[in-house]
Formats: sequence, structure tokens, C-alpha cells
Amino acid sequence: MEKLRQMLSHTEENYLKEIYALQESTQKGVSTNAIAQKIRTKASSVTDMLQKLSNKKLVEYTKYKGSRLSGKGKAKAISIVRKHRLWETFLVEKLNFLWDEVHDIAEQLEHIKSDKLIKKLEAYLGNPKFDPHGDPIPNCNGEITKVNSVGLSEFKINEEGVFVGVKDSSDSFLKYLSKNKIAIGDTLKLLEIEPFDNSFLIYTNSRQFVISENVAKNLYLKSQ
Amino acid sequence: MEKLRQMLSHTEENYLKEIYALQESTQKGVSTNAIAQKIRTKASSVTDMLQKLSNKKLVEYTKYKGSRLSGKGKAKAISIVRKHRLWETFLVEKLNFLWDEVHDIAEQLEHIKSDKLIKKLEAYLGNPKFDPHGDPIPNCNGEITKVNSVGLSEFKINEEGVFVGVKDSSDSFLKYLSKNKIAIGDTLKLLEIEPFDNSFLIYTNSRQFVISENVAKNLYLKSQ
DNA sequence: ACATTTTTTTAGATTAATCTAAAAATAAAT
DNA sequence: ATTTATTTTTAGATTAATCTAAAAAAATGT
Repeated sequence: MEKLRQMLSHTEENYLKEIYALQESTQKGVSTNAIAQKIRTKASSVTDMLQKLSNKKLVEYTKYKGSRLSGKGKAKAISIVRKHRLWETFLVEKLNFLWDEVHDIAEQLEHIKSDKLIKKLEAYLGNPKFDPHGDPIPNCNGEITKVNSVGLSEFKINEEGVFVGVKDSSDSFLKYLSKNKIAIGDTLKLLEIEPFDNSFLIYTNSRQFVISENVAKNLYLKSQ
Repeated sequence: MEKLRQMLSHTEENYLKEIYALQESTQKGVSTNAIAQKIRTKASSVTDMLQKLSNKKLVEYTKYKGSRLSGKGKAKAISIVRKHRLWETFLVEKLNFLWDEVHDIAEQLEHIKSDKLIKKLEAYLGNPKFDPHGDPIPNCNGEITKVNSVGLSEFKINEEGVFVGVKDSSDSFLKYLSKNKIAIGDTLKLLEIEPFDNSFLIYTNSRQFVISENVAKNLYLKSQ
């Protein structure tokens, strides 16, 4: 008797997506509390869900030790990220949304279940490799183009690069960027770091201005 | 204290949509069993939901008497139909889906919550008035273009008309139509009705063929 | 190393949507 | 006008996802 493919709930998919995001930035297990914060729920709810996902072999979970996605779980997470980023691209490229308006809508669209839909959407968009925030779009086999960009905070004085993506794509940060007219594709040059507060003096588009260290850390550039 | 707008679950939205479809074809209350059949659930589950929707003032429900949507409920139902039909149009017009492949996907997309999205989608599609099945797309105020088409089964011998829509948009019926190469926009002429089995002899696209009475009832034509 | 703090898990409840089985109301048939 | 059949509702359970409060484990500080 063939076991028909697991249908995951929106909630389960969200957990997988967030665990994936968290485990990418560490070698160790992802802590229950970290997940709870991301999902905006209580640690006890997370424990329940981890046990469930563990039974389904999507997460490797051992009590008190934190969690990692299994191969299956990671594949599923990447497929959700893929859908999210394709939909964001659609919203910006075709429907003329601003890049700081699309996150919540893509968060809903990423759960639509249809492989055919996502294949056709991808083709319709011209097989983009990056979404509007500069994040790579996994292909249908889950492979992700490696971006070798580096945070502006790592730059040397007078080094120059093209702004290719953000680290933090929170609403407030994206709104900060639009307000200050910094957009993907812009060439930025680091002129000076003020030792007193570690603020960065930047040159771009024939003007110069100051950004905080925090902002600099969140800007990814491809240096030439 | 301002009451913030009711957020309905997918399930509630589905009930409203189906009750709307059912109540359009009758003056009387919609029966609990009829809803159960549409939603593919048990009558007892429907009763529970009707009581809930009634408490929320979306449905006018009196025990054993059947239900009708309230003004609020009808408006909500129409907005879901609107989303469903706009998404179907997108899938067919932009992503090149066939008209018999889009229903299940649109059934998911219709629950995406964003007024801005649906406004932008509508504009992107060029403000279409009809979906790929010939059904009218409600505008953002819930107004629906009246189609004065008539079932082929009402035609007289030698009467001719343009095929503008289907009554039953079930998968199997749409597949029947594609297989037999009958598409919206085709001109059909009724040549003969066979008295023995009430089958219809039809002429279209330089060929003639026979359809059952049942099929004839489901084809809506605009006679000239 | 032990006491304290923090993190994580368990136990027990709650809400939404569903189900089955039984009871109640309505409709149909003789 | 009764009886029979059908429809609808109620009562009581179940499952998924969540919560609070308390218990258990791990990490931290002196």
C-alpha cells in the first residue's frame, strides 16, 4: 500500500520555514525559544509542534537539545522559501507593489499547493534567480545560487560595491531604505567610518550621507 | 471602542460562498443538506456552522427552516466569488492554464486576504468583466454584470447563438467540452432535436455532431 | 560545587471544525 | 389523520493548535 504524500498544514509549513531560516545561521541545534519568538507563540506550543514534526520525520528533535531539520524537512522548507520569493517577485515585477509591501501577502501565497502553478509562475517571470530583496530563489530541485556578497560593515575605506540584497528584510528596515532612496543595484562607496559612534559615511548617486553601523551590517554588497 | 473588521476563516468563507451559490437558484431558504453536499461534510457539521454564522450576523438562520445570507454575508460571499474569478482569469490568461485546470487552484487563491492585491490584479488583467468560464466578475462594489444568455436547451430549431458560458463548471463537464473542441466564443446552431432521446444535433465550426439534452442544458448561448 | 536563573517540557484547558449516534421536527404516503 | 420516511438538530467525542501554570533540566554565577 503506497503512502500518499504528506499534506502539511499552513502551521507546520511555517514552523519548517522558520526553523530553516534559524538553522542556516548556526551549526548547532535551533533552540525552542528562538522558534517561539519567530512564530510569535509560546515555547510550550513549539515543543508540541516539534514532537509532531519529529514523528513525521521532518525535524530531528531531542528533548532539551534543540532541533535541526531532516533532509525531508529541509527540502520542504526550501520549497516554501522558493514559493515565497517567486510570489514576491510577481508582486513587485508584475503588479507594481513596492518591495516593502509584499511580505505579508507572499506569506499567504507561499502556502498555495500546486507544483504546476509554481512552475508556470516561474516561467512567466522569466526564471528569475533573485527576488526583489536580492535573496536567491531556489530552483525546483532545491538548489540555491550562492551569493558571494559581503556586508557593507566589512568594507575598507574607499572600497566600492553594488548593493545586491538586505540581511534583515523587516518592514521597518525596507521602509528606511525607500525613504532614503537606497535601492538594489545602486553603487555605494564607503568614504569614512566615524570612530566615535561607528557610523558610516557613504557616497552614492552623486550624494553623500551617514548611516548607522546597524544599517551597514544589513546591507549586502558585491564588491568589484 | 471600534470593533475591528471580522476576520473569517477559510472554512467560514467557503460556507458563505456555497450558500450564496445555492440561494441564487431559489427564493426559499437553502437547506442544510444541500449545503452539506456542496461542502462535502455532514449535516450536523453544517448546523454547527450555521449557528456560528448566524451569531456573526452573516446568515439568517431559523431552525429547520433553511438559511439565507444576510446583507453582510452576501457581500462577503460576492467578494470571494470576485477573487475566485479574477484568479481564474489570471491563471488562464497569464499563466496559460487550460480552463478545466484552474478551479482547485483558484479555490485556494480566493482566500488570500489583501484588498490592494485584488485591485492590482484586476487592473493588471485589464478589468475583465467575465472569467474563462463566461461567468461575470463582480466589481469591487459587489455589482455583477447581468448576462442575458439562455440555455441551448431553450433554442428553437435553426436558431443560432454564441457560446458564452457554462452552467455547470465541474471538471468533468469542462473536460468533455475541451475533448469535443467546444470553446467559449464558438457559434452554435441547433439543427434538430431527436424525439426518441431528446438528443440535440448541433452545427459549429464546419462540422455537425450530437450532444445529450443534459449537455445542452449546461451550455449558455447569446442568441443574435 | 552549589544556588540561582533561564530554558524547556509536561499536564491540563480551550477553541474551531469535524464526526457518529440518537432525538426531534418536518414532509410524504397511504 | 396516522404512520413512515426524511431532514435537521442535539449530545458527546475527536483532532489540531494553542494557552497557562507547574515541574524538570540545563546553564550560569560566585
